[in-house]
Amino acid sequence: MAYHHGNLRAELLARAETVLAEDGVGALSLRSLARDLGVSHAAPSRHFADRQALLDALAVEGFERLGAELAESTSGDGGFEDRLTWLALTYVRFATRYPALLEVMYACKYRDPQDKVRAASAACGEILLDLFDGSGASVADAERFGVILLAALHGIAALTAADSLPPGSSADDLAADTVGRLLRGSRLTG
Amino acid sequence: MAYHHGNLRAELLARAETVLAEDGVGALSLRSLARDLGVSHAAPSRHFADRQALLDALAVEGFERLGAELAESTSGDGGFEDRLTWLALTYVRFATRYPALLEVMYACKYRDPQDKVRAASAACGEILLDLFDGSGASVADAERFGVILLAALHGIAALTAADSLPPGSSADDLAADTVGRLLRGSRLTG
DNA sequence: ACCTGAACACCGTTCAAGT
DNA sequence: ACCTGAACACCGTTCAAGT
Repeated sequence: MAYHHGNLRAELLARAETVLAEDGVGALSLRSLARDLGVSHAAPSRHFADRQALLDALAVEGFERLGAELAESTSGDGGFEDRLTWLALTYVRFATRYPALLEVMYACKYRDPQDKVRAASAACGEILLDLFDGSGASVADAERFGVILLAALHGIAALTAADSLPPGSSADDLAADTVGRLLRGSRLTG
Repeated sequence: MAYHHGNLRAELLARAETVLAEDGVGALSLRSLARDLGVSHAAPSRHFADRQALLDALAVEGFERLGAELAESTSGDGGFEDRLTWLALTYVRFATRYPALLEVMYACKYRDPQDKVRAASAACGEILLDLFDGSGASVADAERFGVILLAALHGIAALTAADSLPPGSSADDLAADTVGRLLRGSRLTG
């Protein structure tokens, strides 16, 4: 059989994301992806050293997409709190839309700090910090607030993705509410 | 070879927790557990229908242990905020101590609401709600605050377990800080 | 009731060999 | 440079058979 692809890597990633969304991480295997693409089971190894490398690439893609959505959501005009709220909603909706992808993105344990996934994740954090420019808050206050808000949003996102929120609670409401309470409780621009 | 165990189930769980703590979820296999315990590879199936059933049992154990620690941490005297803070610290420290177990506990996607894992998880939530007795807050306010706080703590715990907090941030400080800000921002006992 | 042993279908990973 | 095919060691799961 002739060579099948010039862009096997991209096709593997695309197919992997579909499988991930439809059947979860557990259903992702290099062999089945190769089968789906009509390629030998060993072909993926040329593009991904191992299964983890594929998951890492998916995580990077995920952070890049999340970052793009966050950047867009905060690009409009509006007050500081409004922009924070938009960012929060965007984050939480991403988790609703791609729960399995979010899981892969944050299953990045014991990775060295130089990692690509970590860098992609940090870029998302930067977008939040940028919102504080001209807010009147000191850099230290902004960074502290940023970590706390990010952790809180991640909690809502993770519980949403795991379908572990009490019935009747909307992730959107929770996110906006959390932003409001943290803001009021932080005396940021005092 | 004679029968090896009368309590194979308990030994499997114990060994599984060790493996989980040392090498992560990925290293957990029914076959290797059986090997470690000197039992045939099919023996575990008598006690756990499949691999997921073992993970579920670990998750239930985890929630029970967490619940016991939370209950103990809030049993002392002290003001409302102090007790909330102790609960928060206990939660977050659990995540530091058993990161892989926490991951298993919250990897409970797409489970029916009757599930044992969900029940064990809900019991932990109850402990938080009990703290509001006599706090002056309405039940609705308490439940809302409880969900928000739990999500925020879970976020800190998850990022801690994934080692994804910015360097220099202590999970303890973050948890206590979050409790304070949420409390101040919530006008609970107004 | 509880465990064994063989069997089946699936993995990840490696590597010589093809084009 | 990129892919194939065979090979190896590992899985989960099932099931007849043993005690």
